[in-house]
Amino acid sequence: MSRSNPRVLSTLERAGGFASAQEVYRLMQREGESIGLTTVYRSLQSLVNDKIVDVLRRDDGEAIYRLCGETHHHHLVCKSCGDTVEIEGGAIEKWALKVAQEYGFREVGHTAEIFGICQKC
Amino acid sequence: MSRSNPRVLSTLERAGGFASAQEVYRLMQREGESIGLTTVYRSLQSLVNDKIVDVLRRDDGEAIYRLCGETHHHHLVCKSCGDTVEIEGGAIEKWALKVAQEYGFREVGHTAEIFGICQKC
DNA sequence: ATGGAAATGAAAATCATTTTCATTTGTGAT
DNA sequence: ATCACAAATGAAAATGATTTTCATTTCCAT
Repeated sequence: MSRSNPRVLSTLERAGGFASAQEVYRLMQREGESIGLTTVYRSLQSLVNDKIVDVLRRDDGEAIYRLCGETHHHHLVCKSCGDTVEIEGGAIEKWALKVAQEYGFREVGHTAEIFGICQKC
Repeated sequence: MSRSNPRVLSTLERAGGFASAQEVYRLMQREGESIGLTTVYRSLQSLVNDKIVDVLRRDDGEAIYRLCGETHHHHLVCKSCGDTVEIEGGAIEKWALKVAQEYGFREVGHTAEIFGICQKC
């Protein structure tokens, strides 16, 4: 497979830690970096696999990436401006585990997002 | 503009109230209905506008539609065989509302899925 | 230096979705 | 019934993100 190109990660950081693959690519071009779109996609995927980066979806379906910390957290996302708040998910962790065990599931994971419209919008 | 083709809505209902535009289209074809993909898309959009139908996104970015007003539930999905169990989500509903209110968000919604490997696999 | 593995990127392929536009259908007035 | 016109339809083309292919380049270990 392929490892992540470090310039992709650093660009994503500089972008405020929140950008689509296309945006990262355009950003790098504008800054004179020579890189192919394919490599940007591959690097982001690899970062996601390594859990260094998180993926979300915009309303139009475009994937957006951002750095994630080591702690497993959840997001509260504004549907209108895309603003994101990291939130505590302790309650969810427990709920997910409990439900999964009830049904005899192993290797349990979960996703949870809350979305709405923030005060500013 | 355009009004929704009633056969689209009835197909979405029959699909278990959860399907992508492409799936609705294929379903209708398989059942011998004569309709164009374009019309399926237009009808679903119009149903969304009229708040008769809800849109979500699959992980791959494909939009999925479901009747709204249905009880809001969550899924426990097997990563290996794809088997799905509907689960109670009362705890999550409350959590989502509470957190969103803390940050002053309005028009709050949420998604939550639990996944793992089921007993059979 | 040399061979092979990994990384790269240009171009083509995919796939969902949207747009265009010509045709058909439905409806109301005459 | 006929005419006129608005709404609905769908085939095909356009769009845009993402993935795949594949030939080339870069890296490393020997």
